[in-house]
Parts: sequence; C-alpha cells; structure tokens
Amino acid sequence: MKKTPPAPAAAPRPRPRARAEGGVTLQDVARLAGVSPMSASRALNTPARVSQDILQRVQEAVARTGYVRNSLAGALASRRSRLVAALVPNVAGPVFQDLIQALIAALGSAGYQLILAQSGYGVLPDDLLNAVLGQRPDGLVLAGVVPSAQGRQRLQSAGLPVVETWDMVAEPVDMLVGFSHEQIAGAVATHLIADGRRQLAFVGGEHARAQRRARSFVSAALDKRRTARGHADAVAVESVPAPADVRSGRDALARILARQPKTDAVFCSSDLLALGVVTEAQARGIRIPEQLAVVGFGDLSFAADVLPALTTVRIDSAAIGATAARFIVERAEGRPVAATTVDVGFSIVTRDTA
Amino acid sequence: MKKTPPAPAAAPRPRPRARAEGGVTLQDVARLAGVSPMSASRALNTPARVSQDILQRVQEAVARTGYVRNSLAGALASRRSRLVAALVPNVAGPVFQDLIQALIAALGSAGYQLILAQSGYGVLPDDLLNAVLGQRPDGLVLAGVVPSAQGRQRLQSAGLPVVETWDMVAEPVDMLVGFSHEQIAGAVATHLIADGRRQLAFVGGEHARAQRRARSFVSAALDKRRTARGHADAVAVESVPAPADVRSGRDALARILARQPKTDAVFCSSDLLALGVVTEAQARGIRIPEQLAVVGFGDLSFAADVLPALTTVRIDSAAIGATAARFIVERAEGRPVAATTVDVGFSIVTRDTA
DNA sequence: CTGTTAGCGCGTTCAT
DNA sequence: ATGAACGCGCTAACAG
Repeated sequence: MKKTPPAPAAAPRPRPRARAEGGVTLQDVARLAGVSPMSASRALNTPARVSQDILQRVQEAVARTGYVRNSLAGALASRRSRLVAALVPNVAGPVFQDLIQALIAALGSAGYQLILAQSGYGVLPDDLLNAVLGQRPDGLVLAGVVPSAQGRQRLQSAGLPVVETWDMVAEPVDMLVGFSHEQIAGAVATHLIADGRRQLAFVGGEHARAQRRARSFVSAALDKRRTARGHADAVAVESVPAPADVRSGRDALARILARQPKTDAVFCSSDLLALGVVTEAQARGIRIPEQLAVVGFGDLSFAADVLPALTTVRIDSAAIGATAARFIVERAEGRPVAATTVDVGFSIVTRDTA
Repeated sequence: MKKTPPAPAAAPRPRPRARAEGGVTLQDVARLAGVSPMSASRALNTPARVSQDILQRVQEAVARTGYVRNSLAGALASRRSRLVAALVPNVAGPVFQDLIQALIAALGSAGYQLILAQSGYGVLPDDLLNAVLGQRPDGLVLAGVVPSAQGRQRLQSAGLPVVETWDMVAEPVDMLVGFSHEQIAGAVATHLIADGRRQLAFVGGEHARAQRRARSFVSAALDKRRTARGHADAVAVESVPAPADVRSGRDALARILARQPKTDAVFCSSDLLALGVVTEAQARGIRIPEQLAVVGFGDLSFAADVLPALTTVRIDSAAIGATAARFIVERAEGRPVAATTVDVGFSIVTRDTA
C-alpha cells in the first residue's frame, strides 16, 4: 500500500536542533554587517578581494560579536584542515624537541597547527594512524622513517603529503628530510681510529634504528680498507632501554668495561648517554680523553658546557623541522616541491672528550 | 521587475562539486554493507546498539574499503571535536616534557588527540588563542596560569573546560592542577638556612612567574620569624634569558660571585641551571656542598646521575598531566568533576649538592 | 566585486 | 534495533 503523502502543513518535521549557547556564526556576523555570508567569509579569508567598505563593516561586526572562526566547518567545506600531524616515537626525550619546536614555529606562521602524536619505536600502530588521519591533516611529518612496507603502503594510499625525517632511505614514502646514520657512523669511526683508538664501543637504544646505527659503526670501524690510519681491533655494542638517559649511559659503560676492559673509545647515540659514560668514567677515575674517548649525538644544549665538554655529532634539527614544514605547506597549497629528498648532513663537533 | 522563474529543466544548476579522489565515506561503507548510513555510524561508534549481523557486515565493509573516519564532519555534527589543545610557553625546554607526554598518553587512551601550541611566556597572544579555539577543542590545558584579567575573561567566555597547571592561584579560570611556588621557595629557604647557609642566591628566568618565585624566596629567606634556626643575611637574585640552560647557569654563578663573593647557597629554577652552577663551581675549584650548596628544580632524569648528584625539587608532572587530562575528559563527556583545584605538592630530593 | 545555491560527511532527532 | 530527514558552519562554484 502506498503511503499517503502527508499534507505540507501536517508534515512532522523534526524540531530543529537547538543552537549552541554562545556560538556566534559567520552568518551572525554577516547579518550584523549587512552583507552576505560569502562576503563575510571573503573579508576574513581573502580580504584583498572585497571592497574597503565591506571589509571594514565585517571587521567591526567580528569585533562586536567576538566571533571565532569554526575551522572544523571550514575544513569540511574546503577540504583543507590547516592541520599537520607529527608522529614522534617519544615525546619526552630531548632528541626531537628542537624538531617539534621548529615545526610548530614554521607551521604556525603559515597558519597551520600541529597535532602531536606519540608513535613508539616499533611498527606504527594502525589505530593511531587512523585516529590521526581521521582529523584529515593536510600533511604528516614523521620523526623517523616508516620501516614496514605495509605502513608505507597505507601512508601512500592516504594521499597526503608525508615527510619522513631523521634518516635517509632509498625509497621514502613521499618526501624526506634527514641525514645518513651510516655516514655518521663512518665519520665517527674514522675520527676515533685516526685518534689512535682501537678498542671501540657503541651504546644505543634497543629499537631497530639504533641497531642499524650500531651495525654501521661496527662495520665501518672494522673495515680494513677504510682508512690509512688503520682499523679497530674490536667493537663492543651495548643496548640500553628507552628512554636513553644518563643512568643508562653509566650502566652501559660498566657493562662495556666488564666485557672489554681495554675499551678506549665509546660512541653514544645520544648526548645524555654520553654524559652518563663520562660521569661513570669519572666515578671510576678513568681519565677522559686520555684513557677513554667519548662521542655523543645531538649536540644538546648542555654538551658544550659540561666538564669535560662533550665531543658530539651535531644535527640541525631546526632546519629539518623548518624544511619539513615548508614542504608540507607548499604541497598543501598546491605548489610543487622542488627537491623531494634533502640530506641536511651533520658535523662532528670536537670538544674535550675525543 | 520580477524575475521569471526559470523552467525546471532549464535551471542552470551548478555542477556538483567533484568528489574527493580516494575519499571513502561512511555512505559508501553503508551501501556496501547494505544498511543505512545511520546504522553504519552506530556500528562504529556504539557497537553495542546494533545487531551482530549489522556490526559484522559494517566491519567487513570498512575493511574492504579502507574507510577512515572523517572526524571533522563528525565533530561538526556532534559539536564535539575530541581534540584538546595544550598551550605551553616553550616546547623545547625540558620542563614541560613529562607534562606533555602524560597528556598525550592519557588523552590518547580516552580517544582524544592533542593540539600543541607554543604560547611564549608573556601575555597570551590573541590570535594564537583564536587559532586554537577555532579548532573547537573540547578542552584547553595551559602550562601555567593566565596572568591577565583580560585573558581570563576571554577564556571563560569561550565556554570550554580549561585546566591551568604548574602553579596555584586564588582564582583560576576554571580548573587548576598545580603546586605552590611560594611553598617551594619557603621550603627550600628553610632547608638551606637549617643547613647553616646565610648568603643565599636565586637564579631564574626573566619572565613574570620566575620573578614571583624569586620574590617568594627572598622574603622567605630573610623573614626573621620563619625558622628557629635563623634567617639569611643576604639573598642575591640573578635572571637569565630563556631558554634556561647549563650555560646560563654557569654565567649566573659567575655574576653572583662577583656581586656577593661569600654566597654559600644557590636555588635554581631549573635543574639545567643547577647543573651549570655546579659545573662553574667545579671549574673554579669551589667545593660542593661544603663551600656552596645548590638546589635545582624539576628532578630531571639526569639529576640523580651526575656528579655530584643534584639536590632538587621534585614535581610529579606526570600526575599533573594525567589529572588534567582526566578533568578535561570528564567535563567533555558531561560528567561533573569533583575537585576543581588540586595541589599535587612537591618534595625536596636531598642528594649531594645540598 | 558581490550574492546565490548547494553540499562537504557526519550525527542528532524523531519515527517506526 | 533500524531508518529518514535535517542541519552542524562554512566555502566552492557559478552568475551577475
């Protein structure tokens, strides 16, 4: 049986949703200014494209009403959220701070905001990624690279600008701003060997990236053809649990000396670890750098100012952050990005410990 | 003249907007599952309220299509963004890291995400606040309190849950999870005076909050009725520019000794500064703690493991973050929050430097 | 330069 | 337990 179409007057239309309490909308502003909502929108977003008159009236109405833009609605309509998500293994560590800081600064001045999520060191959890992508960010910055082929696949099919950082890989998901851990390991090994060190050690985290660094360091140090000055006789590797801190560094040196008593140089994957190694050496009366050379990583703010001053590998994380932000913004605004892979390099800052 | 209504067939209707390329919507999922969009929505958000059959079909369709929720649209419709914004004076400093970490963790497990913005130490910039509020966060967490009455006003009229942290004030904007810098200053002063110190010094940042701490410390230390053990003879105050780091601490001690050569105790507003003071003292052959006592702030991860181990004020920032997150979430879900102000207290961790 | 129309993708509200 | 209709607040696309 066909349903009788209800008479218009009798139509049981659902009661309109209650308006938000204090919510001033762009319509309210437009009404007060005596213009169309669209003109109000333009006055706020592309002021160059409206007349002085309208611009002024809208601005006045905004001031009077205390209007605050609803970016959610704008994002839905324009398909651009002006949000960028950063996925960082560990927010608390000092390592990625400058990166985050640079990201926030560069994005902020371009009108974008940062969603910060913590990914852990292992495989990127699927539900975290979903939660992040659900916000429809205009771009994704990863502190690190995506290890699994599956994760790469997912990110690529997400169809948004992605910048991996903090590493160099042959096949990035999309864009890449980083440096080569292998090169660094090689350079540090060469530096130490040239200094006459033969019993080397490496201290780093337990996660995959740190393990890769360890391997690079070992093979560079033992490589008989690497340098004219010779090569290492032995390289001990110690892993420490995250977060890498001073305590871990102290413990690691203790273990290294137990296993390889004549160790004369240690390369640490973080300045905090290096400070720990130095401290433990001091506690044991080991002279630095005479008996033991120590090289850190990161050139954290304290590295230059502790005693002895830390020799370390310096990375320009601020440049990484700024470049990553620029890449994301360029792509989000539809402009092409010239270089899709950037190696920001590194430098060894020679101070007192090596 | 009245406009002729165009014949329906001739109506020049604008071409519908192009659909997003890869955008799978909930409708697509529903269609594939053979249910209404509404049922698909329920299957994802309140699975308890749909039949097993529908639930399964929807889940299958989601898996097949690779559907990713559009939280923007959801937020617009439901008026709940599941976003929480954190405003931090300085992202790069180590001070607020544990707080941010705890926030991300607690919010994440409740299904919320974090927008991180950097506010600087001064007055909260109006356009930053607008940008943040434009995302319609379900709550705001401030690292610090709002100094200006005007800022308080704005936040209150924004009508969202606000948690201030890291301080205690008489009239918070809304909720407050912090500790009393005055109490800490008093406790440290008492501690040092009881230890026989009489020529005190304070090292802190240049911003208003640090200045308040300095004043509290000075008045507590000089207060003749404060402790049975006596009171300080003099208190020097040194300000350092942000960010407070080891270098600043070293320089500050140098200036203090120039002005007040017999200084026998220094209270630093950050462990990094304290490490700098200790380092500079060592460089000058000043024995710690015999000639100079040093107290830091924060109990950062290295404090216990450097030599000498830092005596410091410990704050449970993880608890602050977790509590703040809980408050926001409770309020966002419409549940009342029992206590609106929480003092998490502090403790003085006595190690080797005082 | 300005206004009109339509719809972004979802959840609320009501009805069944 | 399920579905239909509507609109959250804004901007793209077009017409003038």
